[in-house]
Amino acid sequence: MSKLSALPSEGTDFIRQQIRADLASGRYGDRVVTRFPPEPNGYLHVGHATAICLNFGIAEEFNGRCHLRFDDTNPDKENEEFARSIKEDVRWLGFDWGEHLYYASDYFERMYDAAVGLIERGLAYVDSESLEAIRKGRGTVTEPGVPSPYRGRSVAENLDLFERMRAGEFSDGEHVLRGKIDMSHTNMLMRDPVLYRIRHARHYRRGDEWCIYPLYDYAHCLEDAFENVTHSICTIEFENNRELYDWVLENTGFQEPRPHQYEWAGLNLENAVLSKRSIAPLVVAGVVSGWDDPRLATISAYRRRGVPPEAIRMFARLVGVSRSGGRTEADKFDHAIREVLNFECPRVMAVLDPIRVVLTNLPEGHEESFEIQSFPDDVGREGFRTVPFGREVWIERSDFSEDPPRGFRRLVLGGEVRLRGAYVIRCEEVVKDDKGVLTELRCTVDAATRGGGSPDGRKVRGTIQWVAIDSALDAEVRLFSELLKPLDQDPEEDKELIERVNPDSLVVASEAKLEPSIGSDSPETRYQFERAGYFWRDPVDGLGERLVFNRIVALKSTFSTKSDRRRARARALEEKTSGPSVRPQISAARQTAREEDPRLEERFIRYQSSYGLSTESADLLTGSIQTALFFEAAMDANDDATSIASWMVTEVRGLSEDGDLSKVGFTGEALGRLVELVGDGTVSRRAAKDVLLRMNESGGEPDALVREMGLETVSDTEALGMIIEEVLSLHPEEAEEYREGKGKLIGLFIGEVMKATRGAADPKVVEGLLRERLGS
RNA sequence: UGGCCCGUCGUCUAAUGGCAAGACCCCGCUCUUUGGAAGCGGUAAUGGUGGUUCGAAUCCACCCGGGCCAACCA
Repeated sequence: MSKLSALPSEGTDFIRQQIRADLASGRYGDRVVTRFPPEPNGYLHVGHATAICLNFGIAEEFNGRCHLRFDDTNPDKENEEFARSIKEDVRWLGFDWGEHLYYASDYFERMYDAAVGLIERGLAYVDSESLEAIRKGRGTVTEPGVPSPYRGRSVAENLDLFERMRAGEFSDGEHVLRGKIDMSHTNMLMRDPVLYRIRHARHYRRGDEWCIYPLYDYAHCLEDAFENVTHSICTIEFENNRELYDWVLENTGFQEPRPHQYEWAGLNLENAVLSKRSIAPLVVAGVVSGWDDPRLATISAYRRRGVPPEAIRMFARLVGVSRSGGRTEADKFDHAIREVLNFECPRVMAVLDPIRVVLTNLPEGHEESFEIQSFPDDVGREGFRTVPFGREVWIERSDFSEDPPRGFRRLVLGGEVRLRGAYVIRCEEVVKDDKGVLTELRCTVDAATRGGGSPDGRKVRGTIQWVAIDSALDAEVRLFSELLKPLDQDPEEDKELIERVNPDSLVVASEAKLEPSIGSDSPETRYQFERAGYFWRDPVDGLGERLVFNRIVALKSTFSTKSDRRRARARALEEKTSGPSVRPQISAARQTAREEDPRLEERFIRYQSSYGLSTESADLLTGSIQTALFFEAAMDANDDATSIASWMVTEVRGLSEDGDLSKVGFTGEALGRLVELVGDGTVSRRAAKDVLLRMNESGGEPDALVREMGLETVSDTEALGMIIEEVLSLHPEEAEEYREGKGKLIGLFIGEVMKATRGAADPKVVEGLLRERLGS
């Protein structure tokens, strides 16, 4: 299990970094509260599983808690059975919500009250337009919406209507409650979102108590707030919803510290069929046996197939967390399963597609048995089982070849192979029926090799599994592989899922033979069938008298699948996109701003002609009047226009979120002075950036700050020389590599010296001294 | 087409202005009574162009590519 320690150290992803920062700043005290909020309208799948691992995993790591909350706000789709199976799945994955099981439907009263509050503050209104009219009024992504004619209703009227909506006076669709925000907002979700709709439907938990139901954007954030959630983690497609999330909380009285939403990309697993929409038709068509068909990517399918929950947790860790979406290869999941199972599973022998072997030099009725290790030495676990042997054994049909391909290491006519743990045998004769089909192999055992050894030291090229015929158990073994064939290259051909079904995704070996030792094991034992893969008994069809085994995952092979593995390389190699090289251009938005404001246009021209700024810099500084005025204020303190412009462009503009520099923590004059200090060598540019950040956070004058922070440039060769010696003595190997030509390492040394002086050293002087010292 | 987000080996992630790292996949070798496991080695990346800087994957700009948003779903 050395691989586990090689996993990326936990806690480096951006969400955990955020939590760490919040813990450090004391934003929520020491509280960390996450939640997993499924809607009980379907079964959980791998994507959910990774989300569960994230949320519950964070709670464990940070000593916080994770709530399981059913987001059951839509009576049309939800039911108790889904809620039950979700709880089962979360528990099976190994997580525990303790007492923190919640239902959104328990909050309906509080949500209603909060909506009344919104109406009272003029932030919500009852709209009586038709669904169609509301849709139309919302506009499009490029055109603003138009206000509803009911937008101006009085608070009293809204209150009355909303109350009557709840009382059931209206039928479905007659009215809705809408937030009053901004019908021309660039974020479509902010164009007066619908908060409540009328739905006369029976809710699986609340019955007929309610006939109005809140919508996601209104309900979800309140659920988080009611439960004092700190970090509300969802997937990237909810990113646009964050603005509304914040709006609702801020306007329903939830002040900081309140919940905040963070989005991650979620899992996209190659070839996984998981959405309810995709699975349903497959079930109807009989392509899969149900929601738990082992070829599916639902949690219940994995459970049935035999995938251990630890493997799913390990997979989640392997995949990691980021904001950039992608598609994870199925190989990675298989790897995680094997990693867990290799350690867990006792080895056993099974023959899936048997062919009879008669050992002609053993007497009729020969009986013998072997004690065989259940684990290979490298797994390091104890265990033996007794395996009977006899004159006739089954071996795998594919372990014999009359026409062996190159590199074939199994049995051939006239060749030897080792029966695992038993004897080395030699194939003397091949028996076929009248159709030419192989029916039997006649072989001889080498009595000197009992136990499988070769006392004479000869190399036996292969070892194969076997099962003695007299004591073999009959079984059905189900072999699963990708449910879907790879997507066609031609994107025009948008095939139905059902047309992509791989006819070989389920192969049934109905004549399989197993060694008898498994008869005494618990039916939930997972095994490695040697050389074949990992298996366990199918919990639905295989727990009775009849033995039915599922292959959980095949063993990795570096031989038989050689040609299959080409698919890895054959995968669509999308061309890396690289646009034509283009000179930086003037942005349309700033261009427009200048066209509308002559003060900006005038400056755009003047900055170039009088100050000699590049067109790009002049453009960036004249997008808004605040920016231009800030720049000019800096120029009052220091007339080095080019330097100030570059500081403005690369450092200062980013300091304010919305580009309004009046919100920055220092004045233009202060910037000008700081740039002057850099210009005259008082402070290095590197150190000046720290000063700038400090000024932004807590104000102050540049001169004083430079002194206070001890950042006056150090260019004294003697002082720097000592630091350099120290750095070099700490990095002797790197110094050697540098002398041998790895010139890049100069950056490391300079960086270390800069760090040692907190940025005060003059990097040019340092570089000169270093090169001199290292002889280059 | 407007807004927001995202571009690092084939794939998933690190590097938070200072040696582009790990895992999966793939290739080779060692070892092997599993063509498994393990071990050793290898191939392989910062979308492009400019700018700022002693130094840029990282900061700035533009371009290119991808995603999300116009349900009374979540």
